[in-house]
Amino acid sequence: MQYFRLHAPHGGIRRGILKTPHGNIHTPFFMPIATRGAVRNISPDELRNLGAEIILSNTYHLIQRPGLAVLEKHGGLHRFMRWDGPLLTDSGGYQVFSLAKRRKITPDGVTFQSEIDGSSIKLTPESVIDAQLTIGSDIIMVLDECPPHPCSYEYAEQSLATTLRWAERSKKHFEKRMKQKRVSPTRRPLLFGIVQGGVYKKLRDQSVRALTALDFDGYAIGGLAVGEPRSIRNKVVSWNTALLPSDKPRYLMGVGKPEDIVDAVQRGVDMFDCVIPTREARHGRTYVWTKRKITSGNSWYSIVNVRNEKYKFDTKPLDAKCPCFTCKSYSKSYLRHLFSVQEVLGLRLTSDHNLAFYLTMMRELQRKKTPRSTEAP
RNA sequence: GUGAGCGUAGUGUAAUGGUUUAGCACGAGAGUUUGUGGAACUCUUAGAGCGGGUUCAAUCCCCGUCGCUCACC
Repeated sequence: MQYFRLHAPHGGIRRGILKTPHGNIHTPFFMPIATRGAVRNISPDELRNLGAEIILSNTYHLIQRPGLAVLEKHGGLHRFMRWDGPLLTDSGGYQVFSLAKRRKITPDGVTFQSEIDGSSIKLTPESVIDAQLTIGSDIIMVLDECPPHPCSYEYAEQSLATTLRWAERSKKHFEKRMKQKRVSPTRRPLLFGIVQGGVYKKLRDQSVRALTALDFDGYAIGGLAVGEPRSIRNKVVSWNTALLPSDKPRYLMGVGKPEDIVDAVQRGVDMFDCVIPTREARHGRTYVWTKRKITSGNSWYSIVNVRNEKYKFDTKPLDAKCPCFTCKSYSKSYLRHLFSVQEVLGLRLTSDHNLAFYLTMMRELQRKKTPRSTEAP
């Protein structure tokens, strides 16, 4: 079964279709984040209207609440949250990095102390595969360790060794489960490996080679967007995409700002997720087009902070040309008011707009010629 | 009307006859946010009701005035 069909790419952009049990997705694409089974402030209906083709959720969070038993009772997260499109779940590997204060990494897996009730939770490569199968994920991520930046060569090397052992166990366990459950090719979720190796070319290359030997359905580029400079990130992405098989999707985890995504798309990345559009929306920061087309760097858009006093009497929408619900109906003055009185409608309206911006950007990238990058590959 | 008390940033408060640049909290204004952070943090802003007196020196002590609160009538 071929899951990914790559059209003739033009420029550096890989236009293609990724097939999943819950539908097809056009690349390059962006996944709104629904960590705990909901995109914050946005309903699945609204997501569909915005044109989102896939969303991302998180195994680590779902295991704790509502718990796998509840999800099993509902027949999976799709039916629980009423989203019937493709769904990718992160394994919890990133929480090893982001919640580093309360974790313990052993060769077998990772033990966390729950921030909810203090109980300890153990994740192993096998357990997170099983959890994601219970969740009903369309794209399953392996457990990985995401080292911080900066990190020494020695640490990155050791961390990578752990991640690669886990990847092998993940693949083996996944195949075993598919065989046991006799999953048909059209119902079979995709399994993605995650490239690590810090900012060291030797380790990154080694990581790609080891993962491709295991033959995953797609490959994520992990360990980036953790505070490294943009130039280093672009360099690492280029190393990885140069070596990854072209007939499999590539996913740059956690990236990023609009210009970061453009940079990565030009370097042959197909998939993205990031908290920026929804998180910043909750703090009043909205993204608006200033040019008709995507050009270099960040010169083609600007950020409008609706909390700013200068919008107090501004009766115009965020972006008169934006097709989103918010821009069709509401002024910046009203949005500012909603934020100043802390009405939750404000969070919803700016989240809706920012997702519209990101999804429009991806559609532009899908059909436009390669925008000029500000930086050489 | 009589008596008592109180007047310090937008709001609520603290200390003090002089090394105190009148402190704190909230608010307001601006910023940071990359496999979630409705959070957190950084920076900025803004104050002695008014008039007079005592004193080397008054936000502080005294008098008047204005305003507010409470009690009594």
